[in-house]
Amino acid sequence: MKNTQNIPICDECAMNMKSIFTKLNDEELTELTFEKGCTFFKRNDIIYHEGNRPTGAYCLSKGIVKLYKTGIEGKEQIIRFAKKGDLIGYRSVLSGELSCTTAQVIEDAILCFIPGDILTKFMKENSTFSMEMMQMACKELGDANSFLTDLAQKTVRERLAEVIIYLKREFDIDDENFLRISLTREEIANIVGTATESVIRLLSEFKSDKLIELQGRKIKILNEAKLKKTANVYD
Amino acid sequence: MKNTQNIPICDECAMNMKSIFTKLNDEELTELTFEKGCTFFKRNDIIYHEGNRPTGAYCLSKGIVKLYKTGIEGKEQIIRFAKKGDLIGYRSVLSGELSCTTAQVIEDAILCFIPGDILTKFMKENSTFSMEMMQMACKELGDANSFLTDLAQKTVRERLAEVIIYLKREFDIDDENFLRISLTREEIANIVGTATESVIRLLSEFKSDKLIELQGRKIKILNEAKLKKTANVYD
DNA sequence: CGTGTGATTGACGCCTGTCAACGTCTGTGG
DNA sequence: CCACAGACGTTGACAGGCGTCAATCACACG
Repeated sequence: MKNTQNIPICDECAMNMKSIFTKLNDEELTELTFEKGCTFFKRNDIIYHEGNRPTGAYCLSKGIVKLYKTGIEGKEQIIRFAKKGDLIGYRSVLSGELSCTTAQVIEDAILCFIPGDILTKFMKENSTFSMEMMQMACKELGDANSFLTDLAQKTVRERLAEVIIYLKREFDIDDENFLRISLTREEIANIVGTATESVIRLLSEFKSDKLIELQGRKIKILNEAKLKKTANVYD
Repeated sequence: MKNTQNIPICDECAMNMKSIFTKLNDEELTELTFEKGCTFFKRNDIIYHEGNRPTGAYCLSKGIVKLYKTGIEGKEQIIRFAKKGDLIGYRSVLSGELSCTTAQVIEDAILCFIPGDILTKFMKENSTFSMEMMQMACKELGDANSFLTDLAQKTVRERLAEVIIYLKREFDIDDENFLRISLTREEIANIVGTATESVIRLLSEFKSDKLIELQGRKIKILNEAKLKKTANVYD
């Protein structure tokens, strides 16, 4: 971690319009700025481990983080991603349980650590903030329920197509239609809930079908409509 | 619904020691008692529908309810169950979204309806209550994440064994070791995320292996240790 | 240039979903 | 009281999706 010089004077957690901390008042923001600690993390760095007792949550001011559970024989199942403005690790802090996931950096990130007691304090003293936190948790719960149903009912092919669409929605595409997130085949498999080889085979099928184009880890979406069709999603 | 006479003077929502409403103060309890409405529901009655805008949540004072999402071609995926003391439907009320599940009665139930604005009001005015609600949501989220990982990584056989263990933990067994919940084969399949026929075949395999005993819909656990082993759970 | 990680491809087979037929039980109506 | 319908449970046949194993290739890094 030599890149210490890259750490910004991190007001972003609080100032970033997308973050939950916009619900705090000035006094609380000052306190947050005082209490929080910013750290730079490189790809593959682990932010916290499943099974450990958490001491606080983290707000992502830059980069991408994956949250995963470790299942049978160490195989990881990616639960969700976090990007700029997202809060991670709050679940275990608030429920008083051990961390149920591991958080690992996918794309170099800057994270602000927020001590658990500060978070709890804000929740107790600022009802607008606590309602917002509640909404965040409830939305996440809704997402988990949908994901769960897909895993139980859809084929690997459908889920892979759906994941590609999800990645576009979540991380957007660049001006060449390439997804703005770079994942290994194994990581994709760990979202979809399948074997790496299956992902590889299906991706090249999608390529043959002109749904996508591949350049190493970069995925370009060629035909989103058809992709949605093979994913069985209609919105 | 002729059993109207069975509806109790329902103070249980508030008084039941297991319910979240124990965190309310006397004044709030009085208000809750005034605002809530109790209703009796029979097996198969639908409490609320996925996709509808919810007007409030329900506290279960008796019976069993299943919450499920409807997936491809109408196949239902059971997300979780609710029993005495549990609160359902709060997610969508608080997140401001449409209901993400359908709630249907499995075992004759009495439910207290709590208008959404009362729930919100309590959350805003009583921080102990709101923290408790938050904890509930966070725990549910943790459960969903575990379930999700199992669906992605375990075989149908493992998941079925795990579901039986879960049902024991959640609903307990009677003095003859029979699960205190009665489900159709199809419902079990809709928890496990598989076909009804697969459940039937695997259940009779478990029976041959002396793990369980079957009497119609009743399931008796004979060897929990071995069941846990085939479920791949170690706690 | 060796080493290691990730990507790819092929072979193989089993788990599991689907379809179809049949048995069982319950409630209803003639 | 019997016949019937309908829901649920069971069993068998069958195919194919997908996981596993192994070999090979591509590429980056020290």
